[in-house]
Amino acid sequence: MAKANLDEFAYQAIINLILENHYRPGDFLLETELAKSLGLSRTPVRHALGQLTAEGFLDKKKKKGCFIPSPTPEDARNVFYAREHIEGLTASSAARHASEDEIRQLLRLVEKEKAITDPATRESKRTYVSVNENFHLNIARISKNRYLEQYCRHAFWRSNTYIFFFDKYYSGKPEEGQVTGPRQHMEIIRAIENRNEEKAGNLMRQHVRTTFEQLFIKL
Amino acid sequence: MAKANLDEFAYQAIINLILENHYRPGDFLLETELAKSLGLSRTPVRHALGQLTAEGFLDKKKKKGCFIPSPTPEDARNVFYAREHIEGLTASSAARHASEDEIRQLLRLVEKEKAITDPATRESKRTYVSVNENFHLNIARISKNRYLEQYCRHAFWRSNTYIFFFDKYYSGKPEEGQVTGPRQHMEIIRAIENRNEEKAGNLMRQHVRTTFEQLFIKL
DNA sequence: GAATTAACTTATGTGTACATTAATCTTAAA
DNA sequence: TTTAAGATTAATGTACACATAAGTTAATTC
Repeated sequence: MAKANLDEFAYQAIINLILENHYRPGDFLLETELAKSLGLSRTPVRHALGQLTAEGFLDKKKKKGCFIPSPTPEDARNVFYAREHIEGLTASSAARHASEDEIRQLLRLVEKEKAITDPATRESKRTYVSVNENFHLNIARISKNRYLEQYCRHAFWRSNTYIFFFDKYYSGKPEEGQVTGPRQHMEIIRAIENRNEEKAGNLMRQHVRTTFEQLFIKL
Repeated sequence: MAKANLDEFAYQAIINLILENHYRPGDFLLETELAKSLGLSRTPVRHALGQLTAEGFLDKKKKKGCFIPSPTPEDARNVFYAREHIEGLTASSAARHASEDEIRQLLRLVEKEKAITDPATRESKRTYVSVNENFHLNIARISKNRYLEQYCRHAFWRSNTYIFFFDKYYSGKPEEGQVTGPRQHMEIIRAIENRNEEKAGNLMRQHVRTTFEQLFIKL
């Protein structure tokens, strides 16, 4: 990872640590420790932690530090509820604003997804996660509404911490999402292509709800 | 203003400066300058600016600083579109979760609003703005969904910069909002009281749209 | 031995000096 | 006069030292 801006570097590094499940809920992220392990001073680390807290990825106790918020079923329902409806809006807006080229980009993503043959390997998991992120955040971008995009990005990442937390990543079992995902993704793109705002919104809402339900069969 | 946490102090102070129209679009908020005028070092100011930028209230140019984003009609449409739909969701959720006590609180707010006799005075403007903020953010809180609340708070404040920007604050003319506001507010509370989620959502969406339209008759 | 208080430890909070770089101004050549 | 290279400036970027307070351990009292 490049170190052009130490602030950004620290931000990305910390986000990665979080998403890689390096911390447990309630763990404090110590400025000093992170600074040492990332090879920088406390200043940029502190800045990055501030950002992450402002964005709601971390909680904070005054004079004590930033810590990983504890996941609860209720909180999960709240994120996914918010995400479901906001992504519904981004999909509708995307149907209104998408250019030919942007639609082609989306299609290319789903092609990549379909190309996965053995869904159980670590590599294909990684591809799936990356494609999925790009799919959702691209649609948010295509909505051409920076506010919806911002909220969507936030809800997406936040909900992803749950996905990683409960994921059978290490169990080797393929996720349902990897089977239903590409089909639903494709349907959404078709609706966007047809400029069917309502359908795009509905399909997206349903898609997010599916993700949530597959995840929380376990609860 | 108390100075328990210099970070928070700086944050609030800067937000106030922005909302009081102290800057023009495109203006840079200089760390050094703010630090001097607020009587603190650059550190907390820098932190606060970072937060505000992370939250999307300010834009940033690397190695150049944070600046007030330029308001455009399109951007205004985007904020209000986002706000309309997100507040629709908070209102629905509020109808599902509001306690008796929380509803009483909302009613008290509208009472204050109705008690304004001469809407043209500066004092009553201030009251109106404060009550309005409390009304919307309280409903967001009552939704009991921290994500919706966060996004709602953001969209609300961001849209408020437009309200302040285009406001006839200094023209002395009373706003339409001060006439239609209390009535619409009351209708929303009634829907919440009756646990009518759909109606609460619809009324809120309509209310926000009204605000937008009254504001942008001028465009 | 339990409970309260005092000292200590460790992490964040804050200020400040210095480094770096984007933008501007100056100067010299065409 | 125009243009381009170089110097200047004024801001952010970064590191670090010291202040402060939360949490913990040790000591003292009953």
